[in-house]
Amino acid sequence: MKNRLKVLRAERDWSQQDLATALEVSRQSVNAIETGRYDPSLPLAFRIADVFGLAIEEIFQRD
Amino acid sequence: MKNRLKVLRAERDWSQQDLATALEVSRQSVNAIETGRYDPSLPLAFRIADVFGLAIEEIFQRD
DNA sequence: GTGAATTGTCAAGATAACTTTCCATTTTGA
DNA sequence: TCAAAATGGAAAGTTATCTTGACAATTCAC
Repeated sequence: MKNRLKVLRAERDWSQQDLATALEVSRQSVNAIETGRYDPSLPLAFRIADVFGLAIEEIFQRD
Repeated sequence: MKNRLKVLRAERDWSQQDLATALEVSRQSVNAIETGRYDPSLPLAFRIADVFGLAIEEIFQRD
C-alpha cells in the first residue's frame, strides 16, 4: 500500500513523534508505515484516519 | 472492530467459502474475521471493500 | 558551526493475522 | 429423514505488525 502520511504530517507541521504520540504507537511504527516497510493494522488505520479527519481511502491506496 | 460481513454475504447469497475464494484467503480467515476473532490486515480490508463495492468504513466500525 | 531535533534503520522480542488440517454442530433441501 | 453443505472453532505453524533500545545521518535554530 502507498500512503500520504508524509504530506499530511507536513501540512500540519507534525514530526513523526508528534503523530506517534497522537496515535499511541512508537515513532518507529510511524516511520515504518510512512516509508512503506509495512502496512498498519486495520484498527491503527482507523486511528490514523481519525487523527487526520479523513477516510482511510484518502490516506492509503494500493500500490 | 465490528463488521457487516455476515449481512453483506447474505444479501448476495454467498457462503463463507464463496467470499474466501473471491478474496483469495482461507474460509477460516473469513469465519474468524466475520465472528470477530481477529481483524483483517489493511490490504485484506481493501480487498473486502472492493469485493462488496463499498468503503472500508461502510463495512468495518470500531466496537 | 555547534547542539538539538528529526529521520531512517537495525536488532530482538511479543503479539496479531494468516495458513492448513481437522472435527463437531447447525442448516438446508430433496 | 438423511445426506450434503455450511458454519464455528481448535491446534500448530508461518509471516506481519508492533514494541523498546540503540545508533548514524540529516536538518534546524541560534
